[in-house]
Amino acid sequence: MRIVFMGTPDFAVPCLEKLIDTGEDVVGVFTQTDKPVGRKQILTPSEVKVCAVENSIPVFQPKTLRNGEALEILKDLKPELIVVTAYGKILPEEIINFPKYGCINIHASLLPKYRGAAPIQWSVINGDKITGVTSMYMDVGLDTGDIILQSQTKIGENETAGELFDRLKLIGADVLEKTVELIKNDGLKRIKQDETKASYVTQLDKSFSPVDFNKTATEIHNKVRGLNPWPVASFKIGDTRFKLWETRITGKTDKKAGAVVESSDKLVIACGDNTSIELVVIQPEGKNKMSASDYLRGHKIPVDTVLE
RNA sequence: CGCGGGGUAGAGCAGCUGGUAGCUCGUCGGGCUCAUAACCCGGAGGUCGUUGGUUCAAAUCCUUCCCCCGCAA
Repeated sequence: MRIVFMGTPDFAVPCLEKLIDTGEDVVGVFTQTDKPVGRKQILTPSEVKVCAVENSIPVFQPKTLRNGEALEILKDLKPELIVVTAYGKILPEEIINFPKYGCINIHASLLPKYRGAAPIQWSVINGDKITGVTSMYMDVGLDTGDIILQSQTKIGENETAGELFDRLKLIGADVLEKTVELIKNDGLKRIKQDETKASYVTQLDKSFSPVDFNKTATEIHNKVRGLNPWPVASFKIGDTRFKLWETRITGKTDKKAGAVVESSDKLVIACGDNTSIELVVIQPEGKNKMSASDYLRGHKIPVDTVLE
């Protein structure tokens, strides 16, 4: 089948590779424009672009899809199907309706739950036990189209958003493969989304980082996992800021929230509701990330010191 | 040239108003103990990121470059 693929980050790459590996005719790839990255602001192509170039697939990086230019490109490529995975742009109706078999999207949540930008992170932050991937037909709304297939997976107790990402992108690729198969064989059912169960999530940014030790250990642990590897939870000891990479829920304490319970070998902090949490991997400002016990080897933190 | 912190034993740090490198942990050996991840004694392990310079003498002052990281984007 002639397919145009639209995607940008790492998450979308397995889907593109799957299409290529299963012998589909990927006639073009749309991806976001190269972005400056890191301290040196080096102009970097998206992961999807890198993959497309390696496979000698034509790459298109229009700034907008709404000035007719993108449609002209598509008229030229004549795709029968457009596959969208984490592209980062909303497709206008004229493009959605262009291919014979329409546009399908791979979304990393069990729709209608978590429509929007950061479903994986939010499923972890909210402490969900189960999440999954959905394939659906696109319509003009934000992740509101008819569902084609879903695949579920359990979220580990200590799993980070990054780890879940890596698993879901492979599941996504499998869901995509099956979905394309169904489309080819004309064997799929469209399932309308239940609007009453719909929820939306926003993109994360660094303003989410600070940890509130008045929350319970579980809430904090979920947040730490959900913000790893980005934007990463944070806290302060005095004037020193730390990133908080990994935690473990420990037990109970009488100390007030934010107080150091133990700092000899492990670093345990009191949280809300008399719970406590162990800070396992931390990163002082200007330093590499390290285990809390390594940090304690060179820095004494008295018990009862209060973190914020 | 966006702002800033840093590169010292396997790890985390101190030393940085110049004079043959120290702490905690780990590691090795020995001891104590019913026993120990506890305690005691002892040992090994570092050309102090790189280049050049100042000096009788530099981890410590100045210089070149490399690398890591935080903020901002």
